[in-house]
Amino acid sequence: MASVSPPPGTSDILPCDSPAWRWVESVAAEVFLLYGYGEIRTPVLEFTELFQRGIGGETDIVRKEMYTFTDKGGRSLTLRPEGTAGVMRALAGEAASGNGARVFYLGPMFRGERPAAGRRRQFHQIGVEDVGSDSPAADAESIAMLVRFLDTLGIAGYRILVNTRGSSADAASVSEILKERLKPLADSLCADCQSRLDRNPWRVLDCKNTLCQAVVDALPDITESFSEDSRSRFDEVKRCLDAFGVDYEVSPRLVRGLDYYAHTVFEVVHSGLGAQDALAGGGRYEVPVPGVKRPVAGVGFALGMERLLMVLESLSVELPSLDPPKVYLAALGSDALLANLKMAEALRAAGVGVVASLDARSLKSQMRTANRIGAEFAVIRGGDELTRGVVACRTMSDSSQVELPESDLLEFVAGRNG
RNA sequence: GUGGUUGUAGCUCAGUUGGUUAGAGCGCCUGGUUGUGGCCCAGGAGGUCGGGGGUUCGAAUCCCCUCAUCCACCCCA
Repeated sequence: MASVSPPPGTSDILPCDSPAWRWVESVAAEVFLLYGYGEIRTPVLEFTELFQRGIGGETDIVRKEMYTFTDKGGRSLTLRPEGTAGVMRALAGEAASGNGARVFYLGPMFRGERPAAGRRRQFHQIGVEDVGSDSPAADAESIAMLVRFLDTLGIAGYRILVNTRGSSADAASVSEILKERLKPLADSLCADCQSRLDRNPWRVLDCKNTLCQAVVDALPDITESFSEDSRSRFDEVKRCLDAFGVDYEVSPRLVRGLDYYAHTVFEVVHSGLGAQDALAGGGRYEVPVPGVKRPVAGVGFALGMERLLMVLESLSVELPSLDPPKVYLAALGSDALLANLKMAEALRAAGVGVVASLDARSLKSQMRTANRIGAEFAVIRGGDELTRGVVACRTMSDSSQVELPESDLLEFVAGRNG
């Protein structure tokens, strides 16, 4: 049993599941194209330094969740734990050129966490990045696009949480202010938060511990400490969201766990998910890329495929399934089987899906197979048909059966509802 | 990393206070039709009871270890 299981936190996507994946991915590509986004594919493997610098050395992801190894050239490589850093590396040139870029990506990400509902070690994200525009409207448009995507999929019941972290310049000073305000109250904070206090005081804000929340709630509004520019920028983002018709909630507690965020941060949560209720998350960022002078700035979000599919399932949204082959070819005797192989190729060349029996078992078992795989037609050929150059074509749904020349079969099966 | 849950046939699961040869449903195969699916009937194949160790006359059942699973903490998608 254990030998047939993949490593912990990974799983197989089987043929019965992949049509739903393809559907979600194709809807994503269609919706994002409406906003001028093209697909980018970056390596799953990057230099470790990219993530250490990009995501931030004090984040949980970098501190304890990365799959890192040394390759034969002595380089430290890491399986990407998120998509933005790699995309920023790839787009650093575009950003520097001043032209900007709008891209989306999809693929596996890796984090060494303990698996739970909606959390895997290999999971899949769909993400988008708008690099090169620093307009507040870009932040809002990103959220609007996410909303359109979710709505197109038929997802209902989600909430959009929005907040600001202030400019990156604000971050340091506000961080100090938070420290000052929290230090005297450290005794009332949970153990995790006490250690976070020095390392990353922001994270205290979104601690789920009720004691910590009480402490945080009693604190003065932190946005008051932001610069005037940062505050008016956030006001502008909200005005744009209104213009886009996006229904959002401002959530002062939302800070997110990656260091590269500045200004707008947002999250989409859904109750159909369990303890991990974040369906998507993102915001405006400034990502330091090794070898590049200035951080690459942009706005974007990432969304969890597995969680998306969980929500779709919880909402009973109808998902596509694998299309069965149209025709099943049954053979009696080795000569008929050979003739079927040739006929199968002719039908496929004409675009008709065919499964041909590859060994001449009893007709009964071949018919059972035709039924099980959901073929629309079962075509039967035995020695008798073979000598007369005909086949018996059975329409499975109504059990009607006709005998017709082999040359007429394509027209017969293709003629019915194309 | 911490805590709990579960692990028996391909799948979903029964299995009594430890007691002969470990069961069911679904699926699969064969037959009931000289060459005809679904429904029905009969038969059949398929199991190191996750793995290792221990207790015992005897372990799927009790104990320890280990691996895996799911869930929660944590973190985030």
